[in-house]
Amino acid sequence: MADTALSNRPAKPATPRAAAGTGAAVSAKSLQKGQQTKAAIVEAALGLATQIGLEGLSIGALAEVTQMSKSGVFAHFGSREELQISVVREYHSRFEQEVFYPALQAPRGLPRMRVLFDNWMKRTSVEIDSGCLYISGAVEFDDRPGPVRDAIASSVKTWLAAVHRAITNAQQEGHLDAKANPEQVMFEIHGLILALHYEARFLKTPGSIERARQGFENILLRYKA
Amino acid sequence: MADTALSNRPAKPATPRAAAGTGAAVSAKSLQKGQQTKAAIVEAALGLATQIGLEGLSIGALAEVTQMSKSGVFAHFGSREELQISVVREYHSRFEQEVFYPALQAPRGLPRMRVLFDNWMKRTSVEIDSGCLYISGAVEFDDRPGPVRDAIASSVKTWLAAVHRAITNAQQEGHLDAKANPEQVMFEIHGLILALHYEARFLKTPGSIERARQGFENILLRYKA
DNA sequence: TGCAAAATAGCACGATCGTTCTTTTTGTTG
DNA sequence: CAACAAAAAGAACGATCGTGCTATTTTGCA
Repeated sequence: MADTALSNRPAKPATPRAAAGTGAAVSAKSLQKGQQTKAAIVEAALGLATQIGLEGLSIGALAEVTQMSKSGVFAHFGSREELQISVVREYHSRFEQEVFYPALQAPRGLPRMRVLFDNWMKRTSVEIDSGCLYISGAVEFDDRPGPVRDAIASSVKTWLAAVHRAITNAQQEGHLDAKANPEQVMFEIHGLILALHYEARFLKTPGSIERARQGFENILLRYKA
Repeated sequence: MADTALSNRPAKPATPRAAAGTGAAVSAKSLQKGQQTKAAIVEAALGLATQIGLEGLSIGALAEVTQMSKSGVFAHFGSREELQISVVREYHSRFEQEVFYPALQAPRGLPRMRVLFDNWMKRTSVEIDSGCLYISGAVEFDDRPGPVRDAIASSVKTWLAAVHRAITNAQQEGHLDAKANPEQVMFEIHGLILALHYEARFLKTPGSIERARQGFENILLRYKA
């Protein structure tokens, strides 16, 4: 996987109508009405799902929020499962935009790794209020096979692979001990994020953010070249 | 809180019939029929709840598993919420028995801290298959106030307080750096457990257990006196 | 052994769920 | 403007949920 590619989402096929006929590419702005409202539904669904979970997401509640009829909402997805997958994809896309891409501006190696963790933490801080789909989704689908589980797992793995690359890059640049096990480093970093989420969101322990930051510094100290 | 007391559960009032009349203490073995089946129901409910979550736990499914009628099950609790709380209490009690009490045999300080973590990890390893109520419960109830959330949070806090005591004890015994922040140590240890659960149960990453163990050793190394 | 009480079953209720089918409204294009 | 397709609404379905009521069975004790 290229260093700059986090996304694992296949390119969406062009809308049927745009693909046929004119041959002119559809302007990004002139979305069909349907696509527009579908996007609005997914946006609302994402808001609901992060708060009450993908399982708690119901079409009835979603219809109420979007001021539409149940069947109007339903028609855009064909099944609840497809709706859930759309939500996961949207979450993945935002995570990418917010956490991953900005970090590419930083120089390879330790600096980029720092920015990556910093963005991750910032996002997690926001999610202390809103909830994190990668965490709630993992719990809800950890022994429920199917396409929704696959979508979540694939997104998370893609992201963790990006973190892994950042670590090995830091080793190659001589910023981190080359003998360190990248999986071990990643595991410990992941733990900090999970502990931050758990203690801040559920237990409401004050100072959790500072503790995660300190934990990250401790890890760097230990694995410094 | 005494060093040897983990439980925060108030003593259960004696059964009405036993309390009245005879004055003779009820033998622990001769439970009323009702208490007996209630215990069996809670046991089955615990099994269901750890797998599909406290929210997914339904009285209908529980009745099917226990070969009882819905109303027969229901009557023992009076509400679904009360059933959920009973499950949380049962989980707390088992956690206590399995993780906390055995560790008291080890000498105060670092040795006891090691056993504590080791037992915790062993339990988490088992829960890679069965699920952990403290983790799934946190996700399900993180922004849903009420008695169920309170029961979970109180149990978790009690346990984390026990870990905290073990850390400060290790400092007092001169096994750990007295200048270390116990909350910071606990946070990092908690993260290891959460990462173990996430990566092993959801992502099925091999070697997670060894990584958690290694992470613990790294923490000890850093904070050693 | 009989009797009160406890335990369990049976049944029905309103609500909500995802989904299907049909109809109406809206938007686009020739 | 007319014709057609897309989008949205409406209504109904079977299923499951928690819970309340009323029988019936089982239990424990005098």
